[in-house]
Amino acid sequence: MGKSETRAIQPTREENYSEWYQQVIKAADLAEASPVRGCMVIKPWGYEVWENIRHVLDGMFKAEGVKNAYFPLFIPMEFLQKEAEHVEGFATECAVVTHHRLEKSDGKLVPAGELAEPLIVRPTSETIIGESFSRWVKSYRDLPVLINQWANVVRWEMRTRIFLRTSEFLWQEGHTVHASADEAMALAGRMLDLYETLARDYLAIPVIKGRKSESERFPGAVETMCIEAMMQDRKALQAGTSHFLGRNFAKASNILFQSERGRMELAWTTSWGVSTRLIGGLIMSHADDDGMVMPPKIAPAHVVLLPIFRKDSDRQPVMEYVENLAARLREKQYAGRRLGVEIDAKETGGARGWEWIKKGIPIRVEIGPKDMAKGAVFMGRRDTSHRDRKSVGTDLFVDTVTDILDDIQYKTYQKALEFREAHTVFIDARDGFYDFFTPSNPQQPEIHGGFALSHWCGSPECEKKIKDELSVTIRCIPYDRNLAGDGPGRCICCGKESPCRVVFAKAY
RNA sequence: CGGGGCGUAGCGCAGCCUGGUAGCGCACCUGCUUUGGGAGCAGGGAGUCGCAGGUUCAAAUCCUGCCGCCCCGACCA
Repeated sequence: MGKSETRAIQPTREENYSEWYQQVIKAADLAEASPVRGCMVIKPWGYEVWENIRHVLDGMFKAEGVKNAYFPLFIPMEFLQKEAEHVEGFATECAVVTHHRLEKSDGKLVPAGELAEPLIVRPTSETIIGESFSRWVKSYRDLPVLINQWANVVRWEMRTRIFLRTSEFLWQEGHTVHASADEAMALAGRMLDLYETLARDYLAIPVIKGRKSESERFPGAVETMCIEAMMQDRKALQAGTSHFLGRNFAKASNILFQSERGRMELAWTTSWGVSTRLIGGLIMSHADDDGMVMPPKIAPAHVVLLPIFRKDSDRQPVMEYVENLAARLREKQYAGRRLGVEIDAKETGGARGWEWIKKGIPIRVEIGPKDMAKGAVFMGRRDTSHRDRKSVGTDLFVDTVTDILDDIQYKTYQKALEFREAHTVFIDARDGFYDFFTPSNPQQPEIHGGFALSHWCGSPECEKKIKDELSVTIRCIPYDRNLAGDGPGRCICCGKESPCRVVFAKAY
Protein backbone atom coordinates (compact mmCIF):
# COMPACT_ATOMS: atom_id res chain seq x y z
CA MET A 1 0.00 0.00 0.00
CA GLY A 2 2.85 2.33 0.91
CA LYS A 3 3.12 4.14 -2.36
CA SER A 4 -0.60 4.57 -2.94
CA GLU A 5 -0.96 6.16 0.48
CA THR A 6 1.44 8.95 -0.36
CA ARG A 7 -0.32 12.23 -0.79
CA ALA A 8 0.50 14.54 -3.62
CA ILE A 9 1.06 17.55 -1.38
CA GLN A 10 3.69 17.68 1.29
CA PRO A 11 3.55 18.72 3.99
CA THR A 12 -0.07 17.82 4.72
CA ARG A 13 -2.52 20.30 6.23
CA GLU A 14 -2.06 18.74 9.63
CA GLU A 15 1.73 18.87 9.48
CA ASN A 16 2.14 22.50 8.42
CA TYR A 17 -0.90 24.35 7.24
CA SER A 18 0.67 27.46 5.74
CA GLU A 19 3.36 25.52 3.95
CA TRP A 20 0.65 23.19 2.63
CA TYR A 21 -1.21 26.23 1.30
CA GLN A 22 1.85 27.41 -0.63
CA GLN A 23 2.46 23.95 -2.03
CA VAL A 24 -1.12 23.60 -3.26
CA ILE A 25 -0.82 26.87 -5.15
CA LYS A 26 2.41 25.65 -6.71
CA ALA A 27 1.20 22.14 -7.49
CA ALA A 28 -2.09 23.36 -8.97
CA ASP A 29 -0.25 26.01 -11.00
CA LEU A 30 -2.54 28.77 -9.75
CA ALA A 31 0.00 31.52 -9.09
CA GLU A 32 3.57 32.26 -8.15
CA ALA A 33 5.61 34.88 -6.37
CA SER A 34 6.95 37.68 -8.54
CA PRO A 35 10.21 39.62 -8.49
CA VAL A 36 8.23 42.46 -6.96
CA ARG A 37 7.99 42.23 -3.21
CA GLY A 38 4.56 41.20 -2.06
CA CYS A 39 3.10 40.97 -5.56
CA MET A 40 1.96 37.79 -7.27
CA VAL A 41 1.75 36.46 -10.78
CA ILE A 42 -1.64 34.87 -11.29
CA LYS A 43 -1.19 32.02 -13.75
CA PRO A 44 -3.83 30.94 -16.27
CA TRP A 45 -5.34 28.16 -14.13
CA GLY A 46 -5.81 30.65 -11.29
CA TYR A 47 -6.78 33.58 -13.43
CA GLU A 48 -9.61 31.64 -15.03
CA VAL A 49 -11.10 31.20 -11.58
CA TRP A 50 -11.05 34.96 -11.22
CA GLU A 51 -12.58 35.40 -14.68
CA ASN A 52 -15.40 33.06 -13.69
CA ILE A 53 -16.00 34.90 -10.43
CA ARG A 54 -16.06 38.14 -12.40
CA HIS A 55 -18.49 36.73 -14.93
CA VAL A 56 -20.90 35.52 -12.28
CA LEU A 57 -20.78 38.69 -10.19
CA ASP A 58 -20.92 41.01 -13.15
CA GLY A 59 -24.17 39.38 -14.25
CA MET A 60 -25.60 39.77 -10.75
CA PHE A 61 -24.60 43.43 -10.54
CA LYS A 62 -26.12 44.21 -13.91
CA ALA A 63 -29.36 42.54 -12.86
CA GLU A 64 -29.38 45.04 -9.98
CA GLY A 65 -28.98 47.90 -12.43
CA VAL A 66 -25.32 48.52 -11.61
CA LYS A 67 -23.16 49.82 -14.48
CA ASN A 68 -19.43 49.34 -14.87
CA ALA A 69 -17.07 52.29 -15.21
CA TYR A 70 -13.39 52.96 -14.71
CA PHE A 71 -11.62 55.54 -12.58
CA PRO A 72 -7.93 56.51 -12.36
CA LEU A 73 -5.30 54.37 -10.71
CA PHE A 74 -3.71 57.55 -9.30
CA ILE A 75 -5.39 59.63 -6.69
CA PRO A 76 -4.25 63.11 -5.66
CA MET A 77 -2.91 62.80 -2.13
CA GLU A 78 -5.16 65.57 -0.86
CA PHE A 79 -8.24 63.53 -1.84
CA LEU A 80 -7.49 60.88 0.75
CA GLN A 81 -7.30 63.61 3.33
CA LYS A 82 -10.91 64.61 2.88
CA GLU A 83 -12.36 61.99 5.20
CA ALA A 84 -10.66 61.90 8.60
CA GLU A 85 -11.12 58.22 9.50
CA HIS A 86 -10.41 57.18 5.94
CA VAL A 87 -6.96 58.85 5.91
CA GLU A 88 -6.11 57.27 9.18
CA GLY A 89 -7.13 53.84 7.94
CA PHE A 90 -5.07 53.90 4.79
CA ALA A 91 -2.24 56.40 5.27
CA THR A 92 0.20 53.79 6.56
CA GLU A 93 -0.08 51.54 3.52
CA CYS A 94 -0.06 53.83 0.51
CA ALA A 95 2.30 53.67 -2.43
CA VAL A 96 3.15 57.27 -3.32
CA VAL A 97 4.17 58.50 -6.75
CA THR A 98 6.49 61.48 -6.47
CA HIS A 99 8.30 61.63 -9.85
CA HIS A 100 7.34 61.38 -13.48
CA ARG A 101 10.63 60.74 -15.23
CA LEU A 102 13.87 58.76 -15.04
CA GLU A 103 17.28 60.17 -15.78
CA LYS A 104 20.66 58.58 -16.11
CA SER A 105 23.14 59.44 -13.44
CA ASP A 106 26.47 57.56 -13.25
CA GLY A 107 24.97 54.95 -15.55
CA LYS A 108 22.06 54.36 -13.18
CA LEU A 109 18.47 55.43 -13.60
CA VAL A 110 17.29 57.87 -10.97
CA PRO A 111 13.86 59.47 -10.54
CA ALA A 112 13.61 63.01 -11.83
CA GLY A 113 10.90 65.53 -12.46
CA GLU A 114 9.36 65.75 -9.05
CA LEU A 115 5.60 66.13 -9.02
CA ALA A 116 4.23 69.32 -7.51
CA GLU A 117 1.47 67.26 -5.91
CA PRO A 118 2.28 63.62 -5.09
CA LEU A 119 -0.19 60.98 -6.26
CA ILE A 120 -1.09 57.87 -4.37
CA VAL A 121 -1.82 54.56 -6.00
CA ARG A 122 -5.43 53.78 -5.08
CA PRO A 123 -5.81 51.60 -1.99
CA THR A 124 -9.57 51.95 -2.68
CA SER A 125 -11.42 54.56 -4.72
CA GLU A 126 -14.05 56.23 -2.55
CA THR A 127 -12.44 59.63 -2.80
CA ILE A 128 -11.70 59.75 -6.52
CA ILE A 129 -15.09 58.29 -7.42
CA GLY A 130 -16.75 60.66 -4.97
CA GLU A 131 -15.25 63.57 -6.87
CA SER A 132 -16.96 62.35 -10.05
CA PHE A 133 -20.19 61.69 -8.22
CA SER A 134 -20.25 65.24 -6.90
CA ARG A 135 -20.37 66.46 -10.50
CA TRP A 136 -22.74 63.78 -11.77
CA VAL A 137 -25.38 64.32 -9.14
CA LYS A 138 -27.53 67.46 -9.32
CA SER A 139 -31.02 66.42 -8.38
CA TYR A 140 -32.91 63.56 -6.82
CA ARG A 141 -33.79 62.61 -10.39
CA ASP A 142 -30.14 61.61 -10.93
CA LEU A 143 -30.34 59.12 -8.08
CA PRO A 144 -29.54 56.42 -7.39
CA VAL A 145 -26.14 56.25 -9.04
CA LEU A 146 -25.04 52.62 -9.19
CA ILE A 147 -21.44 52.12 -10.33
CA ASN A 148 -18.96 49.30 -10.18
CA GLN A 149 -15.36 49.08 -11.27
CA TRP A 150 -13.14 46.07 -11.84
CA ALA A 151 -9.66 47.17 -10.96
CA ASN A 152 -6.40 46.55 -9.18
CA VAL A 153 -5.54 48.30 -5.93
CA VAL A 154 -2.37 48.61 -3.90
CA ARG A 155 -2.02 48.38 -0.14
CA TRP A 156 1.54 48.27 1.11
CA GLU A 157 1.25 45.32 3.45
CA MET A 158 3.93 44.31 5.92
CA ARG A 159 3.32 40.63 5.65
CA THR A 160 2.00 39.15 2.44
CA ARG A 161 0.60 35.80 1.44
CA ILE A 162 -0.38 34.82 -2.11
CA PHE A 163 -4.08 35.53 -2.79
CA LEU A 164 -4.84 36.30 0.86
CA ARG A 165 -2.85 39.46 1.31
CA THR A 166 -0.71 40.84 -1.47
CA SER A 167 0.45 44.39 -2.00
CA GLU A 168 -1.44 44.55 -5.27
CA PHE A 169 -4.67 42.66 -5.77
CA LEU A 170 -7.59 42.54 -8.15
CA TRP A 171 -11.10 43.28 -7.02
CA GLN A 172 -14.36 44.92 -7.82
CA GLU A 173 -15.48 47.96 -5.93
CA GLY A 174 -19.08 49.07 -6.14
CA HIS A 175 -19.99 52.65 -5.27
CA THR A 176 -23.52 53.97 -5.07
CA VAL A 177 -25.28 57.23 -4.21
CA HIS A 178 -28.81 57.45 -2.82
CA ALA A 179 -31.36 60.01 -1.78
CA SER A 180 -32.15 58.30 1.50
CA ALA A 181 -30.35 56.37 4.21
CA ASP A 182 -32.86 53.53 4.04
CA GLU A 183 -32.35 53.08 0.34
CA ALA A 184 -28.55 53.10 0.67
CA MET A 185 -28.65 50.66 3.56
CA ALA A 186 -30.98 48.36 1.65
CA LEU A 187 -28.71 48.37 -1.37
CA ALA A 188 -25.65 47.57 0.73
CA GLY A 189 -27.61 44.67 2.19
CA ARG A 190 -28.63 43.37 -1.24
CA MET A 191 -25.00 43.43 -2.39
CA LEU A 192 -23.99 41.44 0.65
CA ASP A 193 -26.68 38.93 -0.34
CA LEU A 194 -25.12 38.67 -3.79
CA TYR A 195 -21.76 37.91 -2.21
CA GLU A 196 -23.36 35.22 -0.11
CA THR A 197 -24.91 33.72 -3.24
CA LEU A 198 -21.58 33.81 -5.05
CA ALA A 199 -19.83 32.13 -2.13
CA ARG A 200 -22.50 29.52 -1.44
CA ASP A 201 -23.76 28.62 -4.90
CA TYR A 202 -20.60 29.01 -6.95
CA LEU A 203 -17.55 28.83 -4.70
CA ALA A 204 -19.27 26.22 -2.50
CA ILE A 205 -18.15 28.17 0.56
CA PRO A 206 -20.63 28.49 3.40
CA VAL A 207 -20.52 31.96 4.90
CA ILE A 208 -21.93 33.77 7.90
CA LYS A 209 -23.47 37.12 7.14
CA GLY A 210 -23.29 39.80 9.72
CA ARG A 211 -22.15 43.25 10.66
CA LYS A 212 -18.78 44.34 12.00
CA SER A 213 -18.11 45.76 15.41
CA GLU A 214 -17.00 49.37 15.49
CA SER A 215 -13.31 48.53 15.67
CA GLU A 216 -13.47 46.25 12.63
CA ARG A 217 -15.37 48.71 10.47
CA PHE A 218 -14.10 50.11 7.19
CA PRO A 219 -12.44 53.48 7.83
CA GLY A 220 -15.14 56.08 7.33
CA ALA A 221 -18.10 53.69 7.24
CA VAL A 222 -21.18 53.96 9.43
CA GLU A 223 -21.88 50.25 9.07
CA THR A 224 -19.74 47.47 7.63
CA MET A 225 -21.37 44.18 6.74
CA CYS A 226 -19.46 41.09 5.78
CA ILE A 227 -19.48 37.44 4.90
CA GLU A 228 -17.14 35.31 6.98
CA ALA A 229 -15.97 31.83 6.05
CA MET A 230 -14.13 29.17 8.03
CA MET A 231 -10.92 27.84 6.53
CA GLN A 232 -9.64 24.31 7.16
CA ASP A 233 -7.29 25.54 9.87
CA ARG A 234 -10.50 26.84 11.51
CA LYS A 235 -9.51 30.46 11.12
CA ALA A 236 -11.97 32.98 9.72
CA LEU A 237 -11.60 34.63 6.37
CA GLN A 238 -13.50 37.78 5.53
CA ALA A 239 -14.66 36.94 2.02
CA GLY A 240 -16.58 40.08 1.12
CA THR A 241 -17.65 43.39 2.58
CA SER A 242 -20.40 45.91 2.00
CA HIS A 243 -20.41 49.32 3.62
CA PHE A 244 -23.09 51.82 4.40
CA LEU A 245 -21.10 55.04 4.40
CA GLY A 246 -23.83 57.31 5.69
CA ARG A 247 -23.14 60.87 4.63
CA ASN A 248 -19.45 60.77 5.56
CA PHE A 249 -18.10 60.51 2.05
CA ALA A 250 -20.81 62.72 0.56
CA LYS A 251 -19.66 65.36 2.99
CA ALA A 252 -16.02 64.79 2.12
CA SER A 253 -16.61 64.83 -1.63
CA ASN A 254 -19.44 67.32 -1.57
CA ILE A 255 -22.08 65.08 -3.13
CA LEU A 256 -25.21 67.23 -2.93
CA PHE A 257 -28.57 66.89 -4.64
CA GLN A 258 -31.66 69.00 -4.85
CA SER A 259 -34.54 67.13 -3.24
CA GLU A 260 -38.15 66.97 -4.39
CA ARG A 261 -38.87 69.86 -2.08
CA GLY A 262 -36.11 71.91 -3.66
CA ARG A 263 -33.64 71.76 -0.77
CA MET A 264 -29.95 70.95 -1.22
CA GLU A 265 -29.23 67.73 0.66
CA LEU A 266 -26.17 65.59 1.29
CA ALA A 267 -26.45 62.20 -0.39
CA TRP A 268 -26.03 58.75 1.16
CA THR A 269 -23.40 56.44 -0.27
CA THR A 270 -22.32 52.81 -0.14
CA SER A 271 -19.32 50.79 -1.25
CA TRP A 272 -18.79 47.05 -1.48
CA GLY A 273 -16.14 44.70 -2.75
CA VAL A 274 -14.68 41.24 -3.17
CA SER A 275 -11.16 40.48 -4.30
CA THR A 276 -8.78 37.81 -5.54
CA ARG A 277 -8.61 36.89 -1.88
CA LEU A 278 -11.64 34.72 -2.66
CA ILE A 279 -9.29 32.38 -4.53
CA GLY A 280 -7.28 31.95 -1.35
CA GLY A 281 -10.55 31.20 0.42
CA LEU A 282 -11.42 28.68 -2.25
CA ILE A 283 -8.13 26.88 -1.75
CA MET A 284 -8.35 26.85 2.03
CA SER A 285 -11.97 25.73 1.97
CA HIS A 286 -11.72 22.79 -0.40
CA ALA A 287 -8.18 21.75 -1.26
CA ASP A 288 -6.89 18.57 0.38
CA ASP A 289 -3.60 16.73 0.78
CA ASP A 290 -3.69 15.81 -2.91
CA GLY A 291 -4.00 19.40 -4.08
CA MET A 292 -6.68 21.77 -5.29
CA VAL A 293 -10.36 20.88 -5.44
CA MET A 294 -12.31 23.10 -7.83
CA PRO A 295 -16.04 23.48 -7.29
CA PRO A 296 -17.46 22.78 -10.78
CA LYS A 297 -19.34 26.06 -11.06
CA ILE A 298 -16.17 28.09 -10.80
CA ALA A 299 -13.65 25.59 -12.20
CA PRO A 300 -11.46 26.70 -15.13
CA ALA A 301 -12.36 23.40 -16.79
CA HIS A 302 -14.76 20.63 -15.84
CA VAL A 303 -13.53 17.47 -17.51
CA VAL A 304 -10.14 16.25 -18.62
CA LEU A 305 -10.00 13.46 -21.19
CA LEU A 306 -6.98 11.20 -20.84
CA PRO A 307 -6.50 8.96 -23.88
CA ILE A 308 -4.68 5.67 -23.30
CA PHE A 309 -2.73 3.99 -26.06
CA ARG A 310 -1.56 0.40 -25.76
CA LYS A 311 -0.04 0.28 -29.21
CA ASP A 312 0.89 2.94 -31.72
CA SER A 313 -1.97 1.74 -33.87
CA ASP A 314 -4.37 2.66 -31.04
CA ARG A 315 -3.41 6.26 -31.22
CA GLN A 316 -5.47 7.45 -34.13
CA PRO A 317 -8.75 5.69 -33.32
CA VAL A 318 -8.53 6.62 -29.63
CA MET A 319 -7.74 10.25 -30.40
CA GLU A 320 -10.63 10.38 -32.84
CA TYR A 321 -12.94 8.96 -30.23
CA VAL A 322 -11.65 11.43 -27.65
CA GLU A 323 -11.96 14.43 -29.97
CA ASN A 324 -15.46 13.38 -30.81
CA LEU A 325 -16.40 13.02 -27.15
CA ALA A 326 -14.84 16.41 -26.40
CA ALA A 327 -16.94 18.01 -29.12
CA ARG A 328 -20.12 16.46 -27.72
CA LEU A 329 -19.28 17.61 -24.20
CA ARG A 330 -18.40 21.11 -25.32
CA GLU A 331 -21.89 21.55 -26.73
CA LYS A 332 -23.21 21.39 -23.20
CA GLN A 333 -23.81 24.39 -20.98
CA TYR A 334 -22.92 24.39 -17.33
CA ALA A 335 -23.32 27.23 -14.83
CA GLY A 336 -23.88 29.79 -17.56
CA ARG A 337 -20.97 28.85 -19.76
CA ARG A 338 -19.82 26.13 -22.09
CA LEU A 339 -18.57 22.96 -20.48
CA GLY A 340 -14.79 23.20 -20.17
CA VAL A 341 -13.07 20.14 -21.61
CA GLU A 342 -9.33 19.52 -21.68
CA ILE A 343 -7.60 16.78 -23.62
CA ASP A 344 -4.27 15.63 -22.22
CA ALA A 345 -2.56 13.18 -24.56
CA LYS A 346 0.86 13.26 -22.92
CA GLU A 347 2.18 9.71 -22.68
CA THR A 348 3.43 9.83 -19.14
CA GLY A 349 1.39 7.05 -17.63
CA GLY A 350 -0.37 7.58 -14.34
CA ALA A 351 1.54 10.73 -13.43
CA ARG A 352 -0.54 12.56 -15.99
CA GLY A 353 -3.70 11.84 -14.01
CA TRP A 354 -2.07 13.19 -10.86
CA GLU A 355 -1.34 16.50 -12.54
CA TRP A 356 -5.05 16.99 -12.95
CA ILE A 357 -5.86 15.80 -9.46
CA LYS A 358 -3.47 18.45 -8.14
CA LYS A 359 -5.11 21.07 -10.34
CA GLY A 360 -8.46 20.06 -8.89
CA ILE A 361 -10.39 19.41 -12.09
CA PRO A 362 -13.79 17.95 -11.11
CA ILE A 363 -13.88 14.95 -13.50
CA ARG A 364 -11.12 12.85 -15.03
CA VAL A 365 -11.99 10.49 -17.85
CA GLU A 366 -9.66 7.79 -19.14
CA ILE A 367 -10.34 6.36 -22.56
CA GLY A 368 -8.51 3.42 -24.08
CA PRO A 369 -9.24 0.76 -26.70
CA LYS A 370 -11.15 -1.40 -24.18
CA ASP A 371 -13.46 1.46 -23.28
CA MET A 372 -13.99 2.27 -26.92
CA ALA A 373 -14.95 -1.31 -27.63
CA LYS A 374 -17.49 -1.19 -24.80
CA GLY A 375 -18.71 2.28 -25.75
CA ALA A 376 -17.69 3.38 -22.26
CA VAL A 377 -15.36 5.75 -20.43
CA PHE A 378 -13.47 5.24 -17.18
CA MET A 379 -14.34 8.10 -14.85
CA GLY A 380 -12.88 9.47 -11.64
CA ARG A 381 -14.17 12.36 -9.52
CA ARG A 382 -12.03 14.81 -7.63
CA ASP A 383 -14.29 14.65 -4.60
CA THR A 384 -13.69 10.92 -4.13
CA SER A 385 -10.53 8.82 -3.72
CA HIS A 386 -8.25 8.68 -6.74
CA ARG A 387 -8.63 4.90 -6.67
CA ASP A 388 -12.40 5.10 -6.74
CA ARG A 389 -13.05 5.10 -10.48
CA LYS A 390 -15.65 3.36 -12.57
CA SER A 391 -16.67 2.51 -16.09
CA VAL A 392 -19.66 4.45 -17.44
CA GLY A 393 -21.34 4.14 -20.83
CA THR A 394 -20.19 7.02 -23.02
CA ASP A 395 -23.71 8.14 -23.93
CA LEU A 396 -24.80 7.94 -20.34
CA PHE A 397 -21.75 9.96 -19.32
CA VAL A 398 -22.52 12.68 -21.84
CA ASP A 399 -26.16 12.76 -20.76
CA THR A 400 -25.39 12.94 -17.06
CA VAL A 401 -22.16 14.91 -16.93
CA THR A 402 -23.85 18.07 -15.70
CA ASP A 403 -25.70 16.08 -13.03
CA ILE A 404 -22.40 14.64 -11.88
CA LEU A 405 -20.95 18.15 -11.72
CA ASP A 406 -23.97 19.31 -9.73
CA ASP A 407 -23.42 16.43 -7.35
CA ILE A 408 -19.75 17.33 -6.92
CA GLN A 409 -20.71 20.97 -6.39
CA TYR A 410 -23.28 19.99 -3.77
CA LYS A 411 -20.99 17.60 -1.93
CA THR A 412 -18.13 20.08 -1.94
CA TYR A 413 -20.40 22.62 -0.27
CA GLN A 414 -21.78 20.09 2.20
CA LYS A 415 -18.30 19.00 3.22
CA ALA A 416 -17.26 22.58 3.90
CA LEU A 417 -20.50 23.25 5.77
CA GLU A 418 -20.11 20.16 7.94
CA PHE A 419 -16.54 21.16 8.72
CA ARG A 420 -17.65 24.60 9.83
CA GLU A 421 -20.49 23.21 11.92
CA ALA A 422 -18.19 20.69 13.54
CA HIS A 423 -15.95 23.53 14.69
CA THR A 424 -18.56 26.08 15.66
CA VAL A 425 -19.51 26.02 19.31
CA PHE A 426 -21.65 27.99 21.72
CA ILE A 427 -19.49 28.99 24.66
CA ASP A 428 -20.77 30.71 27.79
CA ALA A 429 -17.98 30.11 30.28
CA ARG A 430 -14.91 32.31 30.24
CA ASP A 431 -12.54 29.40 30.96
CA GLY A 432 -14.06 27.34 28.20
CA PHE A 433 -13.57 30.25 25.83
CA TYR A 434 -9.90 30.57 26.71
CA ASP A 435 -9.35 26.81 26.46
CA PHE A 436 -11.02 26.75 23.06
CA PHE A 437 -8.60 29.28 21.62
CA THR A 438 -5.41 28.09 23.32
CA PRO A 439 -3.25 25.55 21.49
CA SER A 440 -1.65 22.81 23.59
CA ASN A 441 1.75 23.71 22.14
CA PRO A 442 2.08 27.50 21.81
CA GLN A 443 5.56 27.14 20.24
CA GLN A 444 4.15 25.20 17.31
CA PRO A 445 0.42 25.67 17.53
CA GLU A 446 -1.61 22.77 16.21
CA ILE A 447 -4.82 23.41 14.30
CA HIS A 448 -7.27 24.36 17.01
CA GLY A 449 -10.22 26.56 17.90
CA GLY A 450 -12.89 27.52 15.42
CA PHE A 451 -15.89 29.80 15.66
CA ALA A 452 -17.08 30.56 19.16
CA LEU A 453 -20.60 31.93 19.44
CA SER A 454 -20.42 33.85 22.67
CA HIS A 455 -22.03 36.82 24.27
CA TRP A 456 -20.40 40.22 24.11
CA CYS A 457 -21.49 43.28 26.02
CA GLY A 458 -20.63 45.61 23.15
CA SER A 459 -17.72 47.38 24.78
CA PRO A 460 -14.51 47.97 22.79
CA GLU A 461 -12.58 47.27 26.00
CA CYS A 462 -13.73 43.65 26.22
CA GLU A 463 -13.13 43.23 22.51
CA LYS A 464 -9.60 44.55 22.86
CA LYS A 465 -8.82 42.48 25.91
CA ILE A 466 -9.75 39.27 24.10
CA LYS A 467 -7.75 40.34 21.08
CA ASP A 468 -4.68 41.13 23.17
CA GLU A 469 -4.83 37.95 25.21
CA LEU A 470 -5.89 35.43 22.59
CA SER A 471 -5.50 37.05 19.15
CA VAL A 472 -9.18 36.37 18.77
CA THR A 473 -11.46 38.97 17.23
CA ILE A 474 -15.13 39.48 16.66
CA ARG A 475 -15.60 38.41 13.07
CA CYS A 476 -19.18 39.60 12.93
CA ILE A 477 -22.43 40.09 14.73
CA PRO A 478 -24.43 37.51 12.81
CA TYR A 479 -27.83 38.19 11.29
CA ASP A 480 -28.86 34.56 11.61
CA ARG A 481 -30.92 34.18 14.80
CA ASN A 482 -29.75 30.59 15.17
CA LEU A 483 -26.24 31.92 15.62
CA ALA A 484 -26.93 35.17 17.46
CA GLY A 485 -28.96 33.24 20.01
CA ASP A 486 -32.34 33.89 21.46
CA GLY A 487 -32.16 36.95 23.63
CA PRO A 488 -29.74 38.44 26.08
CA GLY A 489 -26.95 36.78 28.03
CA ARG A 490 -23.71 37.56 29.85
CA CYS A 491 -20.55 38.91 28.20
CA ILE A 492 -17.89 36.22 27.90
CA CYS A 493 -15.30 38.74 29.04
CA CYS A 494 -16.82 40.95 31.77
CA GLY A 495 -20.07 39.16 32.60
CA LYS A 496 -22.21 42.22 31.99
CA GLU A 497 -25.48 42.03 30.08
CA SER A 498 -25.19 41.28 26.36
CA PRO A 499 -27.89 41.58 23.70
CA CYS A 500 -26.76 38.69 21.50
CA ARG A 501 -24.03 36.25 20.58
CA VAL A 502 -21.26 37.21 18.17
CA VAL A 503 -18.78 35.15 16.16
CA PHE A 504 -15.36 35.06 17.79
CA ALA A 505 -12.43 33.56 15.87
CA LYS A 506 -8.82 33.91 14.90
CA ALA A 507 -8.71 35.52 11.51
CA TYR A 508 -6.68 36.01 8.38
C1' C B 1 9.37 47.01 11.74
C1' G B 2 11.15 43.37 16.26
C1' G B 3 12.45 37.79 17.34
C1' G B 4 13.47 32.97 14.83
C1' G B 5 14.33 29.93 10.35
C1' C B 6 15.53 29.53 5.26
C1' G B 7 17.54 30.85 0.14
C1' U B 8 22.00 25.11 -4.03
C1' A B 9 18.59 22.65 -11.63
C1' G B 10 11.36 23.31 -12.86
C1' C B 11 9.96 20.90 -7.69
C1' G B 12 11.80 18.65 -3.05
C1' C B 13 16.48 18.31 -0.79
C1' A B 14 21.98 16.80 0.57
C1' G B 15 26.75 19.18 0.70
C1' C B 16 28.43 24.18 4.64
C1' C B 17 30.52 22.63 11.09
C1' U B 18 36.18 20.36 9.30
C1' G B 19 37.20 25.77 2.12
C1' G B 20 39.76 22.28 -3.12
C1' U B 21 35.46 24.61 -8.07
C1' A B 22 28.36 20.73 -7.37
C1' G B 23 25.31 16.13 -6.10
C1' C B 24 20.58 13.05 -5.09
C1' G B 25 15.18 11.99 -5.95
C1' C B 26 11.16 13.57 -9.00
C1' A B 27 10.19 16.31 -13.54
C1' C B 28 12.47 17.19 -18.69
C1' C B 29 15.03 15.10 -23.56
C1' U B 30 16.73 10.41 -26.52
C1' G B 31 16.54 5.09 -27.17
C1' C B 32 14.81 0.30 -25.89
C1' U B 33 11.31 -2.43 -22.96
C1' U B 34 6.55 -1.95 -20.78
C1' U B 35 1.29 -0.71 -21.13
C1' G B 36 -5.93 0.24 -17.69
C1' G B 37 -1.97 3.86 -14.90
C1' G B 38 1.61 8.29 -10.01
C1' A B 39 6.21 2.34 -15.22
C1' G B 40 11.59 -0.20 -15.89
C1' C B 41 16.56 0.08 -17.87
C1' A B 42 20.37 2.89 -20.39
C1' G B 43 22.08 7.49 -21.96
C1' G B 44 21.50 12.91 -21.87
C1' G B 45 20.30 18.31 -21.11
C1' A B 46 19.73 21.83 -17.40
C1' G B 47 22.55 25.42 -11.71
C1' U B 48 26.69 33.01 -12.35
C1' C B 49 24.98 27.63 -5.18
C1' G B 50 19.67 34.82 -3.55
C1' C B 51 22.80 39.57 -4.54
C1' A B 52 27.21 42.59 -3.43
C1' G B 53 31.70 43.08 -1.05
C1' G B 54 35.72 40.87 1.97
C1' U B 55 39.33 36.85 3.79
C1' U B 56 42.19 33.06 0.95
C1' C B 57 46.51 30.19 -3.85
C1' A B 58 41.31 28.52 -3.71
C1' A B 59 34.54 30.20 -1.20
C1' A B 60 28.09 26.89 -2.03
C1' U B 61 31.26 26.33 2.43
C1' C B 62 34.38 31.46 6.56
C1' C B 63 33.24 37.11 7.54
C1' U B 64 30.21 41.75 6.52
C1' G B 65 26.19 44.20 4.25
C1' C B 66 21.82 43.92 1.39
C1' C B 67 17.47 41.47 -0.92
C1' G B 68 13.68 37.87 -0.86
C1' C B 69 10.64 33.93 1.31
C1' C B 70 8.46 31.29 5.64
C1' C B 71 7.04 31.18 11.01
C1' C B 72 5.86 34.08 15.63
C1' G B 73 4.37 39.36 17.08
C1' A B 74 2.46 44.71 15.77
C1' C B 75 -1.01 46.28 10.92
C1' C B 76 -4.67 44.71 7.44
C1' A B 77 -9.43 42.61 2.29
